Order: sequence, then C-alpha cells, then structure tokens
Amino acid sequence: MKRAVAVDIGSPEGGPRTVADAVHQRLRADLMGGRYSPGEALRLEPLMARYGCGISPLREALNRLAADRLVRAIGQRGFQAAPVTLAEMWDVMRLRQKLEGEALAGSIEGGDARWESEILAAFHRLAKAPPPGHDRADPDSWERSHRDFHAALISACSSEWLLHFIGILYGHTERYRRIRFERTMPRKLVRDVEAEHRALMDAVLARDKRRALKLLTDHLEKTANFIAREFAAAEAMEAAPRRRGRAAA
Amino acid sequence: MKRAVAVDIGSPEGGPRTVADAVHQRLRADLMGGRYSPGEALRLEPLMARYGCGISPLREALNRLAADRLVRAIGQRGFQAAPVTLAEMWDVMRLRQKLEGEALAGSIEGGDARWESEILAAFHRLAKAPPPGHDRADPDSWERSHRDFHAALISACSSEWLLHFIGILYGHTERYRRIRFERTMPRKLVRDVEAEHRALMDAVLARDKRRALKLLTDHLEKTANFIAREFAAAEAMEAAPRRRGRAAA
DNA sequence: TATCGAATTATTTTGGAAATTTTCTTGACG
DNA sequence: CGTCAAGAAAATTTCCAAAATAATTCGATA
Repeated sequence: MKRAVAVDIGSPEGGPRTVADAVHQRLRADLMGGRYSPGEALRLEPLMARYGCGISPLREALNRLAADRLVRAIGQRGFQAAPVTLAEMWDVMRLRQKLEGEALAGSIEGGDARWESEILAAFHRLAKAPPPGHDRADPDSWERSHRDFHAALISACSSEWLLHFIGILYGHTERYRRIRFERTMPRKLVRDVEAEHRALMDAVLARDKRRALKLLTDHLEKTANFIAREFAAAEAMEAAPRRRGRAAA
Repeated sequence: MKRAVAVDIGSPEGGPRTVADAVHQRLRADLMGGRYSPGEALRLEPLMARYGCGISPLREALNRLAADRLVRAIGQRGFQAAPVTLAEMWDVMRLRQKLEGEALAGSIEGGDARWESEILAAFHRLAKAPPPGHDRADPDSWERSHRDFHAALISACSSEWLLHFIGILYGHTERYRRIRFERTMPRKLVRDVEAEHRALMDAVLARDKRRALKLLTDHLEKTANFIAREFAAAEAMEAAPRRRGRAAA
C-alpha cells in the first residue's frame, strides 16, 4: 500500500515519513494520472475526506505541488488543478527535448556498465508491463515502468539539477498525455512506442550520441503531436455542442 | 513595508494576499541573502517569532521553499537551510549558462523595441543603484536591480517554463554569492561587473547573438570562479583552527 | 570510565475551531 | 429588465493545543 515513488521531498529512504509526504505523493500521482480536470477547484473538505487526513498536511502537500506548478494557488481563493493549454504543452515538450537531450548526451559520455545494465533492465520491465489501462489492480504500472525507462537513460548524467528539472517536466507531459488519452491507447500505438524505445536504447548502448539524440527528439515530438491532435479533437467536442444547446453535465 | 517582489506563487497582482505568501517572500529573501547558514536548522518557534506568524503559514512557506530546494525538509525532523557544496555551485552555474544562453538566444531573435527599452532602463537603474551593502535602509537594492537587469535581457524569450527554471537557479547562485561574499564586494569588482554588463547589453542590443552568448557565459563563469575562490578560503578558515584548538563560537 | 536504557524534555506534526475573505442570494431601485 | 447593495452562506486561511516523534538527560551497570 505504501508504494515508494521517487520524489524529491521528504522521504530520503523508503516510504513516506509523514502524512503530508504520503498525501503529496498520492495527490501528485492523481494529478499526473489525469484524475482531476484542468482548472478544477481542489476544495479542501472533499480532499480531506478523499485522502483521509486533516487540513494541515493537505495544505502542505498542495503548497509543494503549487511550487512545481501541478496546482495553482490563488491566494484566499484556494487551489485548482493546473490549467492546460496547447501552447504550454508545446513549451514543456520543447524544453524537455532540449534538457533531456542534454542529459542524454552527458549520460552517454559518462555512463558505465552499471548504467547500461539498468537501461536494459528497465527496458525489459517496460516490455513486459501490461499496456496502459490493462492492469486493474495497479492502473499506473505501465506508466511507472515507462518513467523508469526514460529515467534510466539519462541517469548517468552528472547534473543533479538538470535531472530535477527534467523530472518536473516529465510529470507535466505525463499529465497532458493522460488527460487527453484517458485510458484508450490503441494497441498499434503501444507497439510503435515500444519499437521507438528499442531503437533509442540500441543507439544509446552503442554510444551513438547523434543517433540517440535524434531518436529521443523524434520520440518526444511524436508524443507531442499525438497530444496536440487529441487536444484539437477535445476542443472541437467542447465547442460544437455549445452552439446548438447545452453540453451534458 | 509590503514590497512587491516578483514571485511565482500566490500574488498574481500586487502585494502578497496571505500571510503565507508574505512569509514565503521574506524567508526566500533571507535565504537568498545568506542570512541563514547552510545546513542551519530552521526551528519553528524562533521563525514564528521572527516573522510574527503562527505555525501554519510558516510551514506552508517552508514547504514551498523545500520544493525549489532552498530549504531541506527532513520528515519528522523539521527543516534546514539548504546545504552548499562547491560541486552543486558548479552544477547550478553550468546549468544556468546553458539555460540562460538558450533564453538569451530566443530573446534576441524575438525581442521587440519594448524589450530593448526595458533592457536599457534596467541597466540604467543598476548603474545608479548604490553598490552592494551600501544602502542601509534597503540592503538588497543593488541585488534587486541586478536581478531585474538579467531578467530583462531574457524576458523576450518565449518559453515560460525556461524562465521559471532560470529564476530558480538564479536564486541559488545569488545565495551562493552572498553566503561567500557577505557584504564585502571590492569597488574594483563592482566596476568590472558593470563593464561586463554594459558589454553584454551592447551585444544584445546589436543583436549579435554569438558575442552576447559568449559574454554571458564568461560573465557567469567569472562569477562562479569568484565564488569558488571564496569557497576554498572559507574551507581553509574552517579547517585550520580545528587542528590547533576550538574555533570561536 | 564508557555504555546502555529508561524517563524526561524538546520539537515536529496534525486535527479542529475561530477568524477572515470570498461567493452567492435576495430584494430594492432606476 | 438590469444593476447594485446588503445580508447570508460557503470556503479559505490562520491560530492553537493535543498527539506523535525525536533528542537528551541521568543513573545504573559492567
């Protein structure tokens, strides 16, 4: 139950050491999982009920999340799930391309045998993981493996701060993806993604920096394009019924 | 008294809207100003007295600061001012070189006349500001002008997220500088820095991207070298007395 | 004299209630 | 019919005290 998600704050060793840590992790996972709509008001009483805690640790968790922009704090008007815009999605993804490219280059330069083996292991776990939304007991298992794979690729980068920022951006792109795709990722797409991951891993392990960077950039670009497409579709869905009448509640 | 410092969280318009916002700003300024030693325990009761508030807004402020790593939260053991290491200083500065270079390039490409004028204005305010530590009434005035100048240079960059990260890194380098330099910056150094700023501004306004990037990188590199030198000196001061006896409290 | 452990003290963390602010409702007025 | 203001309701923010956890003291023991 107390799954140890890698997080910057609080839990230096294993599980969360305080209620605020635990709520922070769960809330972060729920935000990233798209379980709150963008802009949705995060009212305190319902959240206290949902996460089974008092007001203080809840507010502390929300404040941490506000600092890395997964929630917005409005000052006397509470918190809301961060809004999403197509422009911001591109901003985040473009920056991820640059930063993750930088980190991957550094990783390829400095990585040792252990780093290589962990990439292989992470890839294997990802390949064996049930596709997104197919594990009812643990709905985020594929997502976790996916995150671990991308983290393994750049883990030999020497810049702690660069990895920190990449982690924040990753959380946001993950949220964009899951808000738009919900739980429906076509089988074919899963296979395509796996092929991209394999090609990327091969290039990295071959220490072919140029090719690896190209593959990583393309991989992220493709993801961004998928999200953008869904974005346009969702906006069309929302805009159209408004002209004819009232959208369903 | 309620000075409006530009901050990400909370105050969308003018001053802070909650006491948590106010405490967050003051605490952040004090951390960046080197008024807490690295690693120093930030106990709650003294801080409540110092900032004249209850426990809740104080903890919320500390949690926000923990998220961008100006304080460390240890879980059942409270908060402490972030530790400093030479390695991290270089990590932060190297990353700042890359990110701020990226932002400056984008700014030069996309900047308009208003952007140019604001650089000029910020440079002028910086040139007229009393040197660091010379304004007793407002000890941070030079620092604020300095921050504004650097912010103006890259303000035409289109990536909101890039500017956000740069702001965080800037806060850390500023802290490193002020922890080591205290309030003693030699007159000659002030003049050198001003000359660097002017050259940088000239290159930027001439839209000479290559030269501007070079000047910016060198400027930051020089700052890092100064800090590193002071770092070594401070470590020598700390290490030496320990062998002979006990250092003064 | 050093070490271990129980009791004491200090500190952090948490839940709840009071105070403050915002938001909604209602009714009067132009 | 729309606008505005005053009052009521709802929500956030804050203070505070109880609970939980960590640190310290002190004495007994080897």
